[in-house]
Parts: sequence; structure tokens; C-alpha cells
Amino acid sequence: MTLRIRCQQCSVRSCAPCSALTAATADQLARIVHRRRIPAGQILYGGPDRAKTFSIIVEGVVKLVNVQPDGSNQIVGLQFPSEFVGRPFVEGAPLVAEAATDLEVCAFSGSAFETLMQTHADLERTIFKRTLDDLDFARQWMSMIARKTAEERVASLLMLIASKFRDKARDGRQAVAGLEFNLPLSRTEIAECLGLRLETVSRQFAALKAEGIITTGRRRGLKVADMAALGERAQGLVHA
Amino acid sequence: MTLRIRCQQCSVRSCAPCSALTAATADQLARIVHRRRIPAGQILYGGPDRAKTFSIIVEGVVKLVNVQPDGSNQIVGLQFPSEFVGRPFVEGAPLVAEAATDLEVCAFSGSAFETLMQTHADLERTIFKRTLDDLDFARQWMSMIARKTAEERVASLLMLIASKFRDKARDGRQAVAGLEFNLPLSRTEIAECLGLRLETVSRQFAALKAEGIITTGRRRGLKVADMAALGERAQGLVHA
DNA sequence: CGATGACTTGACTGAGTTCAAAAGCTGTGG
DNA sequence: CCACAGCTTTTGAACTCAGTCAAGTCATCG
Repeated sequence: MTLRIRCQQCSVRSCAPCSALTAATADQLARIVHRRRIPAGQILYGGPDRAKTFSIIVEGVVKLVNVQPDGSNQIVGLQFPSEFVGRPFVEGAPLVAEAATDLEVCAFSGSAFETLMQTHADLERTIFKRTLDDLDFARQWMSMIARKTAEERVASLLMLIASKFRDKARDGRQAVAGLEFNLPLSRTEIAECLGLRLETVSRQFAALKAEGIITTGRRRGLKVADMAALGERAQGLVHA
Repeated sequence: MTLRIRCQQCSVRSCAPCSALTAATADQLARIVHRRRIPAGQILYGGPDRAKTFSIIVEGVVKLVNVQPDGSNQIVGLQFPSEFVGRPFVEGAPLVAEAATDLEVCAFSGSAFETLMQTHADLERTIFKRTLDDLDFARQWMSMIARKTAEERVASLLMLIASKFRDKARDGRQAVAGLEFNLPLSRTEIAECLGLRLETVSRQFAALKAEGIITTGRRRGLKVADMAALGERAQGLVHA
């Protein structure tokens, strides 16, 4: 009961997978959930000898990293608040999910969650649909990386991140004044997302600043002054 | 009954999704299947006003194409015999599935198949697992495109295609003699797969020929003389 | 304060694109 | 059988964007 109440106050309640469930399934899920705070850099799944877990992100960003044999990293996906993180049905996942920022998550043990999926078809269906969306998105992102210039890639990623922050702060005020937030990724990580070098990313930031489209603050602060212009630079934009 | 018998003779029976089903579900599925021949270039799903269908490929190759607003095409996936083609749960799929070669498929009407998925959890589970595998693969492929050189990309794609043909002709003889087959894709399509220009692809083919790793025959004929060397060129190979 | 790590800027290089032309292949019709 | 058109593929040459290497700046923290 207390758990249900906590869920109803949850900031991602409206769009998280749990909102698509029947009351009965949501109750069952609430019984096995553990709310956790996770520091940036910690691994959620993948990598050596790590117990399988599933999570729903409440706050923060998770990066899905493909560690190459030559030691370089490729980021193949980002997960934002309300999204599901986990890889059902396999033990050795081919990639690593790592907290890009400090996180707040609803965590579920692998066995408990998978058991629940077996018995509650609506839960499985919900995760299935999310997976299909992830697949569509991954393919869109792939075309982006395959075809676009450095400027378009950087603009696309900033648009993606900015749109997530805009969704969170729903009062249209921000849209006019310009959107301000801290980037969840370092320059290196941005480069790893886009298939670029960090120097190239830095130069594209400089170019966007010179055009007055963005402003960088201290640390990872970023202000998008002209979202429309940024969208133009992104060309065929990947809409999340 | 006749349908079940036909299924048992099916060339992809051992690895297709239908083999993972209970006998009862497989029976139901066999009742709604239509075996079809589809000419190269025809669209399986996506694009304007096309009824939703699902297919399992028996023979041939399907390309998943992302049509960009600027008119260029990006191929974001290839589907081979025994694989499932379709996008459940949405009407306007964001990409187009097109026959790259002449096909033979088991086709299912969208509504009939989705209804069956609702009532037979093992069918849904099987397609779900395939989707997760597709997602893993798409992400592997993404890192490939983001990081590798033109030579590595061409070698990787040839390895992928060659390994499918090798799996089909199981008698190890081929492995020694060299593997010979017709490429399912034109130079343009290969370029669209890899995020390259067709001239670059052609030059890489020339380079691989000069090194004696492959031989090209007339039309789309290709002979892989040294599979090991090709794998080396592919570096961190994407294993299907 | 100096040390460490993240980011920026500069100069040069090179892989891949672009534009252009030639060569092969396939099918048609005289 | 050859000539031709229409296509795909190959080859050539010039250019350009992003990568590479190398300093230099900035922020944070002990």
C-alpha cells in the first residue's frame, strides 16, 4: 500500500512502463521494487560477473556502451528518465549500461522481474513495445551517424538532449527564453556517441557558439538560445 | 494437416521462429500462413497505404531502408532466410522493408498474426526475443559504421553475407575450396548499408581483389578465396 | 599554489567524397 | 551477328572534411 502511494507520486509515473500496466500487475511490481540512488560511472548491467538487474530511470541518464576489442568505446544508446534499462533473456549481454550521471532508479532483481514477466502478459507486452521503439530509434540513429556531417551530428544530439529537458520543464516559458541545463555527457562521451573525435566535437561547439545558437557555461552547462536554428543544423532530425 | 507436413519439410524449419513454438501454437500459425513468391524490389511493409503483414523469410534477402527527407536511402538492416520481418503494434512504420532479391516467404496478415500473438504467449515471447537480438545486432552494426574504415566496413559486410551462405551450405568442403555466391545487393546498396559512396565501395572491392582475398564474377557473382584474411580485414567482426 | 583532468585551439595530413569519364554487362531490334 | 541504348561498375584526379598530433587554456581540488 505504501508502495502504491509512492508510485502515485512518482515524477515519471505518467510515461514510465508501469503506467501501462493493469492495477494488479503494478501492485506485484511495486512489491519487488527497490528505489536506489546510483552514482555516475556505476554499471547497471553487462560487464564481468554482475548479477542481472532491470531498472526504470527516475532521474539521470544511462549510456549503453559497446566496448571494442581495441579498447575504444562506442556509445550506442542513451536512456532517459521513465525509460526501461535491461536485457531480458540473456546472461552475457553484449554491451554495458553505465550511469552517465548520478541516477535515481527503480531497480528490480533479474529473476523476480523475469518471473513476473512470465506470469503477467501485460508486463511483457509493455517491455516488448519499448524494445520495438528502442529498435526503431537505434536504426534512426544509425542513419544519422552513417550519413551526416560533424555539425549535423552534434546538433542532432544536442536537440535530442534538449528536447528531453524541455519535456521535463513543461511551462512554455523556457521555449522562448532559451533552454538551460547541464549536459549529461562529457566531450569524450559525445564523441563516442557520434562516431567523432573529441576535438571535432569541441570545434562544432565553437562553431555553434560563434553563430549564437548555443552558449556554454562553466562545467557542463549549456544554454540553447535558438532551438529552431539548432534543429535546422540537425537536418533530418531524429525525433525521440 | 497438410500444412503441418509442409512445415516439416521447410528448409528453414530448424532455425525459424516457428520451431520455438508449442505444437498447438505452430498449428494455429500454420492455419493462417500464405506461402508467397515475391519479386525483388517489392515492398513488404512500410511506405504509403500498405496493409500490415508479417513474414518469415524462406529464401532471399530483405533490406530495411530508411528513406531520408533529402531522398537518399540508408539501409539499416538486412534480413536473411529464417528471420522474421514485420513491425508489430504500430501502423505507420518508420522504415520500409523491401525485397533485395526475389523472395520466398511465409506471409501472415497483420490482424491475424497480432491476434494470435495476444492469445499465444509463446509466440509473442519468441518474436520478442528475436526483436531483442535485432536490437543487439543493430547496435553492433552502429558501432561498426561509426568507427571503422571503408576497408573494414566492406570486409565486415562481406563476412556477414558470406557467413549466411556458408551456414546454408553446411558441408565443410566449401570452407576450403572458397565460398561462391551471388551478392544480394548492388554496389549502391552496399554503399547505403555502410554509409559510404558507391565509388568507395568499388575501390575497396578492387583492393580486396588485388590482394587475392576475393574474386568477382559476372553480374553479382562473388568468390571468397580466403575467408580468414577477409575476417582479419573486418577487424572486430560483427557475428550474426 | 601546483597538480590533475577536461576542454580548446592550431597546423598538418589523409581517407573518403565529388565530379567526370571510360569500361562492362544485358537486352533489343535490325 | 552486330549495333545500340541503358544500366551498373570501374577508374582517375582534385578537393574537403574530419582525424591526428601537439600546445595551450581553464576548472577543480588537495
